[in-house]
Amino acid sequence: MSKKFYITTPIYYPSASPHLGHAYCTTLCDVIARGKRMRGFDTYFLTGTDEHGEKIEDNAKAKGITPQQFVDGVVKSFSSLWEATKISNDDFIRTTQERHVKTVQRIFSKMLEKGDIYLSSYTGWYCVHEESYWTETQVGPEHLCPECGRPVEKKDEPAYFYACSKYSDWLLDFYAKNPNFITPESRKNEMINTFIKPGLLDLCVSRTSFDWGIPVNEDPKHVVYVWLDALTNYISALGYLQDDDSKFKEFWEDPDCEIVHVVGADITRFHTIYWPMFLHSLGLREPNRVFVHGLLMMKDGKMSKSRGNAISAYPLIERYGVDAVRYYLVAEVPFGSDGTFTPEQFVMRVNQDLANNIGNLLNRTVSMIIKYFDGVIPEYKGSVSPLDGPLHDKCLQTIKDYEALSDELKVTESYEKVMDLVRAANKYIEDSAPWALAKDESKRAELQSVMAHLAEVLFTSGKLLEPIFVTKSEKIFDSLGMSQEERSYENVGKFGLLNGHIINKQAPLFPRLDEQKEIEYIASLMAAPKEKAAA
RNA sequence: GGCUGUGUAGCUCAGUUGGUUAGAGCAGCCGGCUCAUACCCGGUAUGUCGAGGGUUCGACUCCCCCUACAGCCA
Repeated sequence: MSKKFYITTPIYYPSASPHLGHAYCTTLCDVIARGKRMRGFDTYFLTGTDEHGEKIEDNAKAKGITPQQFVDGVVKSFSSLWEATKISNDDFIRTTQERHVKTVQRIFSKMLEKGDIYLSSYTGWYCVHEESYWTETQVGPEHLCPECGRPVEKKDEPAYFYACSKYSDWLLDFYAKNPNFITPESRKNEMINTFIKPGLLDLCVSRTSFDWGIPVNEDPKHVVYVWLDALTNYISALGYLQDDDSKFKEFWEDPDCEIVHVVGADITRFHTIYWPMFLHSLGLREPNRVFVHGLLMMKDGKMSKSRGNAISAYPLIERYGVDAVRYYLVAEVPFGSDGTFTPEQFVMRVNQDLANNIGNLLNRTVSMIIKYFDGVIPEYKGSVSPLDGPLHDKCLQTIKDYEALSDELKVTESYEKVMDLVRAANKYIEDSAPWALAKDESKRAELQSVMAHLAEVLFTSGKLLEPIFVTKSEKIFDSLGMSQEERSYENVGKFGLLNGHIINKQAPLFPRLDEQKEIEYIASLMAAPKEKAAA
């Protein structure tokens, strides 16, 4: 029986079209999912959109269309971005889908019945102009709307609440028993110190002040308010409380399935406090891990449409290819911390890691095999020269490290290991100096061994990089003359696999970029939206 | 204001439980090679390890205080 793995992205709020920041998070998840799948894990990868709420209702009204029409439009821009970035999600959940609506309503009923949800009233500072509530701290001592600056008034409306307080001890105990539940750990301290220790407030889970939401069956003037709706996507997509819940049985109920939610810092609280509680209420298992990823920032701060500093993924993909963009996202920002997008770093990454390192290794190896052995990869005969053994060992060690780091979700580090191997191979060429061996007929066996080793390392590197290189890894395997069956992950590290293969010379894997020119080009992409915003 | 975290070479960062000359990548400089996408390889400089105090035979690593920055505060 193969091991199971379920990974989710946050469900995105389609109030505006997505940018490179959205692509960052989803791409990282995709790389993890593809990596697990490649290694034989029974993997399920979910992404989706969170389509309810007042803001969507307002945006639709402003455009003179229905909320459903509005989200249908924006969601298309998300799914086409996922197509362009080659996201391999197994499903796409939309909270407006019938399957999700039903599950949420049934969950609400269950919790109501159990007494975990109760009717009370929501009190807050209400701004009539913005039609929204603010908290005491948000309105400040002057009691002014933080959005429009108008005076707010204290108002209440009937609302259902989820009784968090009764589970806060359970939650602390859960954290203690599952020390890796929240990554990075500093986020856990934040949650404990700011919310749990001072006493958890019950969570408002319904509203009557707007309509664009899932109606509460028992009390239809209420719609389910944000988190009970949104978080549920992770199980509604699997069929929880639906006719066909086979996926749910497979990827949620099976205790051997590892479940990982990747989230942004802004929604940590909901995923690490309320979500485990909701599940506990329903008598369901909790996820293994909530991974809080960092942000891809711009020089002037957070990337966002409204700030006018967001950069689109499309022109980058079109000009540099999807592999380069994916590689940049994985390599540049260590998964879990923030990073800054700059044209200089983008071009540098592509040139150094892709063109000079792996691309050039392939190119020079292919050329030498053609030149010295008429394009046939020589037979692998173990360690012929003293330089061979260390490269062979490094290759095997890299596979081990790669797998271990991947399983810890140290994505950036795991691929850095592969790049280290590629660097080692380049050094190995330098040290063994095949051009010198070629001039000495008595060194023929050594020369053969060098080529055999390089070919094997190229296959292994290409394979390990395949979750990122959705098109280029195939090119590497093509160059090595490999059949489809030979490209399986099981062959990674199996020296001798490529004996006698016929090499195919191809165009450079990643063309080297003209630094100045490309930096200027990318900078022009970054400037464009700002001008638009100013106009 | 409260809580948490960070501050190490020009840049991005590693530094396990305190222990010999503080590391990597990139940029810089010098040199080598030619199979290769002017690539690749080797060598090399620079650091009061944010400031100050303390514990210790010995602290980047522990304690105190100060400072700058960041995150969170429903």
